[in-house]
Amino acid sequence: MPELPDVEGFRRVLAEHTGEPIASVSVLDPGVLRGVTARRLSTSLRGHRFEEPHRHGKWLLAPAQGPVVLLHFGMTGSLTWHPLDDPRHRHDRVIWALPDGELRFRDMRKLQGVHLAANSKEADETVENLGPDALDLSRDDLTATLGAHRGRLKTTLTDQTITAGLGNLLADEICWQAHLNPLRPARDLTAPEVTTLHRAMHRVLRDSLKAERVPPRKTWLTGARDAQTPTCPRCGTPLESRRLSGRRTVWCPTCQAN
DNA sequence: GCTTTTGTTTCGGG
DNA sequence: GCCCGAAACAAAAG
Repeated sequence: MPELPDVEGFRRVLAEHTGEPIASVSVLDPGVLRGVTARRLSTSLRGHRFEEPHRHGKWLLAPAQGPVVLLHFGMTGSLTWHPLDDPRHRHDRVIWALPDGELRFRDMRKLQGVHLAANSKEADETVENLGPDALDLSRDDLTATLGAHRGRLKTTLTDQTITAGLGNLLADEICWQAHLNPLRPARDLTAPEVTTLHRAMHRVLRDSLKAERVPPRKTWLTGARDAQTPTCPRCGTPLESRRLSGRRTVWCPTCQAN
């Protein structure tokens, strides 16, 4: 699930548990470790306290008095808080035990995982290829960014090096709310269309942040796309669907003719 | 067996 | 260099 709003939710979980010493780090499945051994993860963090966490796009950066934990949740990851005696889930991969409970990185598919940077400079290097966070993207940024790319609108929106945080569901939802066809060349959008797109992006992000997910509302594309016979919540037209670079892309051929 | 899945990276082709 | 699709990573559901 994790796109920008989901990761923001995980950031809030972590933010509620800063300041307490890390009693232990348990790596239940080293298959999620990226560029760090279980031993180094543990020795670097034990006794340290998590500080205010930061999110950039789909990355969660958790400084811990020097070292920085970087989490990427792939398609199935999560970070949740549990009482110390909570039974383990089969997909719990790494557990940070604090005095009054534990933080768990749970991830079925292990497509991404847990990184450790020695300091904030090294952490920044890990995410330096990302574009600006989608929440920080001004309309002028968006105009410049779209104008510079010949590719399709949706592909451009989901390219993390262009802007960070938008995934498959968000991109489709934003295009739908903006009445724009996701297959259009990005650079062909007119100025008013970019304005509409920018407004739709912020509206979708704001509502999704509240829900800590892209809410599957009946009035949204996201709430309609998984029906057996999906129809547009606005006009009732059967939704169009195809694969775009391996991602399922859904749009309304009537509302999003252009 | 097969296909599908809300992410990212790499590779080959145009 | 840009853009695209396919494959790979991995696990589960239908």
